[in-house]
Order: sequence, then structure tokens, then C-alpha cells
Amino acid sequence: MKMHIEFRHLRTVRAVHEAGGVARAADLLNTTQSALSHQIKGLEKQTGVELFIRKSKPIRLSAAGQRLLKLANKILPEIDAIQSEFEDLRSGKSGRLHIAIECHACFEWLFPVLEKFRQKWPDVDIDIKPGLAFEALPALQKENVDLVISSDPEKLPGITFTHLFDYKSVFVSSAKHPLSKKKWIEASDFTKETLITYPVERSRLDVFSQLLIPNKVEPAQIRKADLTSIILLLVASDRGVTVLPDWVVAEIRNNSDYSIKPLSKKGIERGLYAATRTECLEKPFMRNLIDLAGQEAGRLQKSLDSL
Amino acid sequence: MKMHIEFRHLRTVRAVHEAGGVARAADLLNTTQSALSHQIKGLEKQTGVELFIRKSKPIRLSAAGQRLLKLANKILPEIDAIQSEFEDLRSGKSGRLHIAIECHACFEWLFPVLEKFRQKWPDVDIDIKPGLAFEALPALQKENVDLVISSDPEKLPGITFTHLFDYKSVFVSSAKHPLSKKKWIEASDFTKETLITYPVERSRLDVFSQLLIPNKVEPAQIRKADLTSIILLLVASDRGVTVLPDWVVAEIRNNSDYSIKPLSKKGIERGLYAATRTECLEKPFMRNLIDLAGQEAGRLQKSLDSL
DNA sequence: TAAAAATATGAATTTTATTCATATTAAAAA
DNA sequence: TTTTTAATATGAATAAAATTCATATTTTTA
Repeated sequence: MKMHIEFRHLRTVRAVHEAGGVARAADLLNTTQSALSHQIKGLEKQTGVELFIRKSKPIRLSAAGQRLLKLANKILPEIDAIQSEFEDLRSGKSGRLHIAIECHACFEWLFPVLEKFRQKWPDVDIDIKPGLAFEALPALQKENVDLVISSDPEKLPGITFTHLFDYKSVFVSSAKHPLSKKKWIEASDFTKETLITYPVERSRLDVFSQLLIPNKVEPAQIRKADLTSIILLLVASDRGVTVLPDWVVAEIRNNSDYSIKPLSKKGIERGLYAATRTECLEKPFMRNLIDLAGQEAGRLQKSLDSL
Repeated sequence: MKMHIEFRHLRTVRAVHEAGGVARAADLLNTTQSALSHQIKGLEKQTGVELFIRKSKPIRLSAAGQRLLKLANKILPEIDAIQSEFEDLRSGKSGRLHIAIECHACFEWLFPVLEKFRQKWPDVDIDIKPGLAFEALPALQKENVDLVISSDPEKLPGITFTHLFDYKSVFVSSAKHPLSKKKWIEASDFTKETLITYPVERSRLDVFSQLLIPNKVEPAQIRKADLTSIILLLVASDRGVTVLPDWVVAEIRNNSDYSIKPLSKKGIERGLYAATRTECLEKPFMRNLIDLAGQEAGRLQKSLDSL
């Protein structure tokens, strides 16, 4: 014995109540009076409860029927809502944008980008997960995240890396620090220094992957700090030195407390990429986010050039 | 193009999520893997949205699918609840008990009955409507109320009157009132009195229907009061006389401020009845209410006899 | 009491869902 | 890698269910 109330039934109960009768309800639902009559009969058989008072014509809801009507009025708007959510999803108006950032400092330029984005796409569900606790690219493939900001493009099936901008990793110390006398900083300069970094694995830090590991140099000490502003504070008070992307230090460039030097003679230059599932690039909001990121990058670049 | 999410779909989404895969979900729902696969396909076509990530095996919910799961978890318990409500209804554990009382004074003994009833049948929806604003018996036939307390049994199709108890209508005056000297009160005694009654039509008042109208007597004045206690207050301060059922005045019987006398030499005796739709007498809670009413009546009777 | 309006019903039909058998695909193991 | 295994997809056949049509029945109204 199957016993399943269906949405159809709820719609019918509501329509019969609102239209005041089965025949009028049938019009409302674009079906026949007979269909609804059969339907109601089936529903009453299934529930074992009289839902309508048949003594009267047109029929009216019984007490039990009114209970069902109450449920209908609660539930039906909810599925209407989800249907239109799905409609928005399909049309590209809404969607999910869960971002993993491998490059820790990217918070700095990402936030203003997301702020603009949020205004334009209020229905998109944005979330940022520091891509440190998990492997970002597999998560992207498994659809746990939708966008990964990374400096290390790989060839992966179904994943597309879009170049956002290039940046230089630069050395930052206090103005009083002895190394501020040098024209550029080499790997060996770190041997006696306290290096301040974000608390992530070395492979994700440009200083290590691009300079110290290739040259097999280990700094005297390593100190970790979460926030860029904290790192800069520590550097200013000469508790150590650090390496940051050039656009991060743009704002302290004309602050005489700091000294900023290139790493190695020709500098260390890196690219930043947006990795997405290839099919997601079709989505308007995704393209727009990448556009906005590019624009923000351009703005940063200009502000660097102008100095 | 039809676009209807059905409960079936919600159940499937939930089962796939909980069982972790279509095949296992099929077991859970007593159906085949194929059926669910087709079902999911249909649902995705209807909504136009990818609900499952098919790259992985077993398949997992996509972001949109998770939205649907959330809805499922909200909605499915609600219809489960209503199903069991209906089950209770069918089994007689719950139901509606909307009572109309034609006899105004019946509030007095009905409340303690309902209090007991409520404890035993917590799921029954009780309501009392003073049956003055409308015709109680037609309302009973139309299923607007389920029980009518009345003194005037009629032969009506589909309606059964169950005798509850008999009572006497008695005359009440202040002890100082001249009529308190008489052995019994006759219709003609009212000609010079102020009669205090409930504010209902005369045909529903025993004094009129049983005594004054048959004897074509009109009291000097009529004053109306809602509450029995107010009526008694007015009588005590000699602002008028009244006629009440004997069980109403039981509590003032040994109060020396009042005088209580029978109406006419042999007294006016009346019956009180519970009118219900005949089919409703099958319901256990309805029989129980009538039983309880009978018990309460017996208790009242005893307390009268003991005096 | 007849006429009109509303609902119910049975059988035929159409639509929809499910099954069966099997192909395809992803993950795990070798 | 390749093979094996587990999981899902699919097409055609079948089963089930909902809907329609034609008409009967019931309630209300004139």
C-alpha cells in the first residue's frame, strides 16, 4: 500500500479552497474537473481521512483538509522559490563562487575585487577558503571549490588557468637594517637573518621555492605571522626581514621606515593565475570576476609604475 | 514543458545523500538503481540544473543539489508529520471537537468535563462556541461544529441526541424577598417582578418556554446578565429574581442570603442532551466525552441529593 | 418539483515511472 | 599502466498512474 502525498495534491487542495469548488479549481490548474475529483478521491483513500465535506456543493475543506491546506500554504511557496533559484542558476544570474587562494597575500587585492563583484552579482554565493588546509586543485576538480588563485599553473584535464597579472617578489627590511645598503638581495644574504613569513608550507612561499631552496640556503630563524600588516609591523621594528609581492608593499613604498630591494640581480618575477573548471568559464559571473581581477591588477600595476 | 519537483524527487535526493550513492539509495527506497537514475535525470532536465556531480563515483550532490537537499530535509519531516497526524485521526486518537452550547448555563458543568477530557485526549482540537450567534443544529449538519448541547431534542436525519441528565429549573430570590415565603412559585408570581436572565432569546430560556409563555405571563421587567455569578449577585442584593438549573444553584443552597423554590407545584423538569452527527458517535473520544459528561452529571446530582 | 450547478464514476486513453538487460564510466587493484 | 571491479547510464519493454471523455449522481436553487 503506497501512501504518498504529492505536490499535485497540495496544489489541488489549495486551488479548490481558493477557487471555491472543484470545477473552478480545474480551470485554475488547467485540467478537468474529473481529474481533480479522481485525485481527491485517491488522496482521501491514501490518507484514510475525509478531506472535503461532500454534503455541501461546492465542496468545502473538512478540518483535516484545512490542516493540509495549511501545509500546502507553507510548502508550495518554498518549492516555487527553489524553482526560481534554479531558474536564476540556469540563466547565470546566480551561482556558487567558492574560492581557494593558495597565494596567501592574495587576500590583499582580492577583497576589493570581491566587493565590486558582490554589488554586481548579489545572488552569487561567495565564499573564500584559505587553500592551505587542503589540496586546492583536486578540490576544484571535485567541485568543492570553483576558483583557485595560484601561482603555479599546471596542465590538468578540465581545468583552465587564466593569467591575471605578473608581479615581482621583493625584499623588505627596516630602513636601519644593514642589508638596506645593498643594491639587491641574494640567497646567501638570508643566512644570518630572521625571515618572517605567512604560516604556510615552504613550497608555497616564493622566497623558498624561487630563491632559498634552489640555492640551498636556510635562514638563521623563521618567524610566522598571519597578517600582512603584522609582518610589516615586525619588519619596521627590525625583528626580522620578509619577502612580499610588490603590489603588497606598494603602500609602504614611500614610507621611510622601510627599505625595499629586488631579489637577485634581475629580480624574481612570477605570474598569478585563476584556475577554474573549463566549463565554468562559460558562466557570465565567472568571466566577470576574472575581468574585474584583471582590472584591479592593472590598477595596482599603474600605481606601482607611477612611483 | 512541465516543471514539477515531486516529493519522490526530494526523497531520492535525500536517500542518495544519506546512503552515499544511487545503488544504495535504491535499496533504501525499495526500488531499483535504474529507476533512481532515470528519476534524477528527469529532475535535472526539468530544473535545468546539474544536481549531482557525475565525475565522481559514487555520485555526490552538487551545490544546487545541496540546496535541494536542504529543502528536502525541511519539507519531508513535515509531510511525515501530517501523515502521522492523519493516522492519529483515523485511529481516533486525535480529532476535532467544536462544541456549540445552546443552554447558556451549561458552561458551568462543561468546563470541568472538558478539563478532564483535555488531559486524556491531548491531541483533540477543542473549541467552544456559544451557540447563540448561529443555528447550532444546521451547523452540526454542515460539520461546522461537532457537538451541540441542547435541551430540545429533535428528529433530524444523521443527527443523534444522547441524553445526559435531567435537571430542575428552580426559582432563586433573596432570602428577604416576599416570594420566599411561598412553598412554590407560579407563573403569576412573576407579574410584578424583575426577572434576571442570560441575554439570549426567550425560546431558549426555560422560564419562558416552560412557564411564562404557556401561561401568557409577562414579568414586570427583564434584566440581562452574562455570567451566572453576576446574576446571583444581583439576586442577593434584591435587584430581581431569576430561574436557574438546580445544579447551578447547588453551591448557594446553604447560603442564607438566598431562597430557592420549585417552579409550580410539581416543579419543572427538563433533560439535557448531546447532539452529534451519528457517524461521529463511533469516534472513541466522542463517546468518552459523553461518558465524562454523564459522570459529571451524576456527581452533581449526588451533591444535590445529599443536601 | 423541475432545472441548474456541482461533483462522482467507469472505461478508455494518455502520460509517466519502473524494470530488465546491458552499455558506459570511474575508481581500485594488479 | 592495464585489468578488474563497482557504480551509474541508457534504451526498449512493461507496468503503473493520472487524465480524459461521456455520463451518472447529488445538491442547490428557482
